[in-house]
Amino acid sequence: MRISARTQYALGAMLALAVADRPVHAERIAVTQEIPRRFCDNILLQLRRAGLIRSQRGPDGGYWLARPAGQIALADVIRVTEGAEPPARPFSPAAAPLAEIWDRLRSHENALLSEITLADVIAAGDPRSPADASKDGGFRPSPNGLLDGGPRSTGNGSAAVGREAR
Amino acid sequence: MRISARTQYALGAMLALAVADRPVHAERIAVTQEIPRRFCDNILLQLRRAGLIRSQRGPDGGYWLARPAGQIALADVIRVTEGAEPPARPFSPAAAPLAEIWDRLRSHENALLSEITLADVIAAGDPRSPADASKDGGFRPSPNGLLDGGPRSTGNGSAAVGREAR
DNA sequence: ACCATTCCTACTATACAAGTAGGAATAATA
DNA sequence: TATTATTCCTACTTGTATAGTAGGAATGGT
Repeated sequence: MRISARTQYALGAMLALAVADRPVHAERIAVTQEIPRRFCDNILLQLRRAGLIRSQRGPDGGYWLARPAGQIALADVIRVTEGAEPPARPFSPAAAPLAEIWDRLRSHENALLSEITLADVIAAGDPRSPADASKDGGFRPSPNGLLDGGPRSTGNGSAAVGREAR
Repeated sequence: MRISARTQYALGAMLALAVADRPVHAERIAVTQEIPRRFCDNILLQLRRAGLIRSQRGPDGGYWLARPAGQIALADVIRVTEGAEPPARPFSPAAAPLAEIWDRLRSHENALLSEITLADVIAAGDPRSPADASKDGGFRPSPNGLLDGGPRSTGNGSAAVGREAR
């Protein structure tokens, strides 16, 4: 499970947008998430091109989520920043059964990251409210019980300002 | 789940040793596993230093497993070739809950790779015998059923020639 | 003595990750 | 319309890890 700095930053930025109730400047994201300023620009641009966030230029511009936080899975973000993985090198006959093992690991990882949404992560970090996270299949912090199955939570992530932009 | 060429090669080499019933030359391993010759040397050396295999120099020398194939988990091999992972970069407050998710992914991955032994992989690839793999918690190929729990298989991996070497 | 093999250190080449630079486009405001 | 704050875009630099190579020393069988 490789997590690049870029991906870590992108997730932080998305979470920052998810908790805000109005457009946020790149500057602010960079500071609060401790992302190098220009690199932050760079990442936000990539996220916008992928359709995960929207933006507005000029003074009073900023970024916001394209969809409610409850409808954006961690996997959605990670896929963008990590890009497509290079084709696996061919297996020798003796090592062929390993292919299936790698597949299973990838599947599990993918299933988990596709279940957990930005809203789930925020709920897990919020001192109040995490009690009812079990109801919607959300992610609960320490007292174990991750991914007990259940449908993806669909709550609006608090960041849905009515505003039209590209 | 990153798998470097080095790790893939190392696993192939270990499997090649696991199916052999006597010492195998680096040359032979390189050919059958399609590993660049000198690189193969390099990797075998690392595996020996880690105590996973033993060796003998000179004509009629070669390499063999230090322990039965049923007592060498994939994780044992991977740990050697991948080395220790670099310390994770600090999390911003908003992204803190992610730490636990990464932990769980790593744990699951580790648990799985620690359960599956070289002998299990060989059994999975072998046309005959994979039927009874379920008894010893082993890894079964396609007809699903991975990691049903159960203790690590302990069968001798067919490669235990009595021979003393460093 | 000869030869095949393992053993060891160090080196190179390439790719990718992380981050930077310079400025163009856009939009609010005065 | 000028100013200014912001996003937008391409391209560059730099560091680090991966993949693989080179040259030869040590060992052991015949």
